[in-house]
Parts: sequence; structure tokens; C-alpha cells
Amino acid sequence: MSIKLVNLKGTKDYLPEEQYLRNKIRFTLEEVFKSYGFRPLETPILCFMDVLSSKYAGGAEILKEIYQLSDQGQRELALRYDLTVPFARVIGMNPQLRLPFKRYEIGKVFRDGPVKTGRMREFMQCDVDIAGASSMMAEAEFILMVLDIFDKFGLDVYVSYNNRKLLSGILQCLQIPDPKINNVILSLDKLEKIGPEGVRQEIEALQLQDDMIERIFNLYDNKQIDLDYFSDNFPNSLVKEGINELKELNEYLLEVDALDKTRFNPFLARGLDIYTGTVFEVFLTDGAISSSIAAGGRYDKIIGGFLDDGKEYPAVGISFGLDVIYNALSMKKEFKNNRSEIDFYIIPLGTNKESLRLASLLRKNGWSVDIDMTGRRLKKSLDYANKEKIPYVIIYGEDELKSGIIKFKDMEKGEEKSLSLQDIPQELKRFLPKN
RNA sequence: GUGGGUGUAGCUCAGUUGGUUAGAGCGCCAGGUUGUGGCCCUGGAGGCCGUGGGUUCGAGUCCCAUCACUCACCCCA
Repeated sequence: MSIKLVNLKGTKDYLPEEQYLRNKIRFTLEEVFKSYGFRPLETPILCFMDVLSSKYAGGAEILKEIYQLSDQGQRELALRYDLTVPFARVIGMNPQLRLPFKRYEIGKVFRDGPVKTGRMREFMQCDVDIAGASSMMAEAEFILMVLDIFDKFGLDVYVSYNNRKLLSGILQCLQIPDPKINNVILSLDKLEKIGPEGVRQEIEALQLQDDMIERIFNLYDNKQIDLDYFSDNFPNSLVKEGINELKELNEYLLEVDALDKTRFNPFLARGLDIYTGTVFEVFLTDGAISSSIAAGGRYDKIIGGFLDDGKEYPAVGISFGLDVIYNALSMKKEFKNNRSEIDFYIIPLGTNKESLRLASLLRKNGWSVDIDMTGRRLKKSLDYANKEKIPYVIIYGEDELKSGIIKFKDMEKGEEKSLSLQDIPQELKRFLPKN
């Protein structure tokens, strides 16, 4: 009986065509991360369960989604479900690290949760965080970095942002009972997604007093909404703090000409317990993908709470969804029908040894070279090169061996040129300059 | 977790009111005489018709169950 070849639900193989673009995305991300002074960090996927599950503000929900396992020593282990806990652990284990500590990590994380499109159980997370910075300069740099990155990808995006202090403070002012504040925030966060009517239904289901609901929606209906409006109408220390932070951030954004790419959205909330201040989400301007393609915010309490060492670790972070970016890019036509990464395909016709030597020579000169090793007919090999979208083919047969002149074929144009074997690297550079 | 949809070749799908050897296109491999691709022609490999029961002389087709995938809500980055 044969084994049934299947992947685990929520996992998948990324075949070369797809993986090529994924690698490119990853490379671009890393390049920009580095240019903003973030340094690479890699942490183990395999963790101790008690470290992963201790005192983390993620709450009990995420704990259910942790993959658990044990080793031969009966230790209770788990697969990491995000990159923030490992980040905090590294800070705790390395007190000599100078703050602010800026790192990025790109790696796989695992969640045993529901699977749907764009949501796997094993997936890539690209996190960039800075610990030890309380200034809004951190947020400004992150937003700037986001814009740089999507500019490189050629994707038109805007950054929606808010401050959690503002939203919570307003709701406090409205006398909404504490236990329900979170629910209201969650509903308001869906304004863009399900519209005001949907949100109204959800909030009405919370059985708040009617005048509270009306006041909430008055806010939404008021087009003139700005920071001064909030500070005038909601005298509350939290609101004030939030507004000051937003104002500081706005000044920075103005200075770096990023205001036209950012939108203040007073109802943006994001995941509940983690964020303490600024929150932001990145969306495609054309709305081709409705969910956010990157998101982050400030979480000043998490690392300190996790380490419990009496110190404070104000932190800001952002997470990029590799798969979402992939989806966005693959919708653009210039990313379809990508030519092969292979520059030349050598077809030996009774010249295996010499062809190997030629391949080696070309590779030393910086090209990617593939070579036929099946000995199949010439037309089959040409067809293969054609289907693989390899741009150039070199035909190296016995005639060429004798004359020292090989045939060099442009697969797209169909043109064929004769080139002297002696100075082939120089000749080929004229057709396909390497950078 | 709730509700809907779909399961037939590697992929996209046909498959009449139940009827005998299960189909197409694409892809893959090979051939259409010696070393020239993209088109065309021919052939080949590849299916327990998701799985298990039931109805029937007979089930890919009808019924039940189950599993998987998928979409929408719920929840969650």
C-alpha cells in the first residue's frame, strides 16, 4: 500500500514560480529594513511552552492555537505563533543589548486556527520592531518605511492611523461601562468593513443606553472631525495624551511630506489588548485587497509585562504579510509571465564534456546557465527552453566543436548568431549585460 | 463554531430520464527520418468518479452518513 501524499491542512508547497516572487519580496523588505537601521535577528521556531504561554497580553484565545509537542526528555515544547514573544525573550536574555534595540525577523510561525484564503497555519511573518523608544519619531520612521517599501513594490498604498488612547478615552467620556468598551472598539474598528449600519446593529446588540449610541454615531457622522473637536468635547486625560501624541506624529509626517499618504481614522483600533498608543494599518489605495497588507502599532507594556523585571520597554512594531503582498503583486501584470532566471540554455549535441566546460565558463562570468542532460532531440530541447521562458539558447554540436563557432539563439526574436567560442564571454555581454 | 457550495485524470471541467470498455481541453512523455522552438497531426502514461453504507438486475448519476476542500458570518492577526 502506498502512502497518501498530502500536505497538512493550512500548509503548502511553494513551487519555484511562486517562490521566486516570494524571495524577491523578502529581499526587498530586508533591504529597506536595513536602510532604516534595523538589524537581522533569527530565533528558534521550537520553544518552551511555558515561555510562549507566560504572561503575554495576547490572551487565552491565542493559546488555544499553539501547536504543542514534546521531546524525548518529556519537555513541553511548542512552535512559536508570532515573532514578538521571541523578540521580548531575546531582550530579556541579553541585558547587555543597547537600547533602543531595532531588529527585524522574517520567519515562519504557526497557528492551529481556522484556515481560509490568505490564512494558513504555517505562514511567514515579517516583523520589524524597535524597543526602547517612546518618541513618536519611531512611528514616523515606521510610516515612512512603509511608504518606501510599497513604493519599491510599485503598489499605491495609504496608511490609516489612530491612537488607542484617544479612542478609549472618548468611550470613557461617553460613560460606556468598562466591560463593554472593548466590544464597542471592536465594532467601530469594522466601520470600513461592514459600514455604519452593520456597526450600529452590533453596538445596539450590546444593550447600551440609546443616548450613548447616538453620541457615538454623531461622532462618525460629523465630517469636520479633527483633533481639536475631540479635545474640546472630551475632557479626559487619556484623550489629551492621545491627542498630544497624534499631534506630535502629525508634525513629523508633515515634515517628511507623508501626510497625503496617511489618513487619520479615529475609529481604527486593531487587536485589542496589545496596543497602548499609536496603531496603523496599510491598505491598497485601489482597494484591490480589502484587508490590510501591513499593520502595527505601539505596545509599551508588553515587553515589560512579559519580562517582569521592573523596567519599561516602550516599543513600536509593524508586521508585513508576505502572502498578502504576494497576492497584491501577482495581480499586477508585469509580474506575470516572468522570464526565467536562467540566462542561457546550452544544448549539447554529442559534446557533453565541452558543453559542461562552456557552462562553467559562463557561470564564472556571472550568468545563470542550464544545460540539457537528457540527450533528447534538438527540437524537444528548444521546446523545453521555450516553455521554461529561457531567453537564450546555445547550440553546441560537433560542427561547432570543429569550427570553434557556436550558435547563439534569441528565443524571443528567433534570431540566430554565430559566435566564436574563444571570445564568447565578451560577445555575450553585448547581448545580455550583467549588472 | 453556524450556514451555503463543491468533490470525476497533474490542472480546468463534461458526463443526458440510472444502462455495459469513463470523456474533452490543457499539461507531461514519445513519434511525425539526419541539428532548429512557439502552430499542427499521431500515440502513450495517468482515474477505486472523495470515503463508507443503502436502493436497484444495474450507480459517476438516486438516498443516508462521513471526510476533505471552499465561500460567507463568528472569532482572530
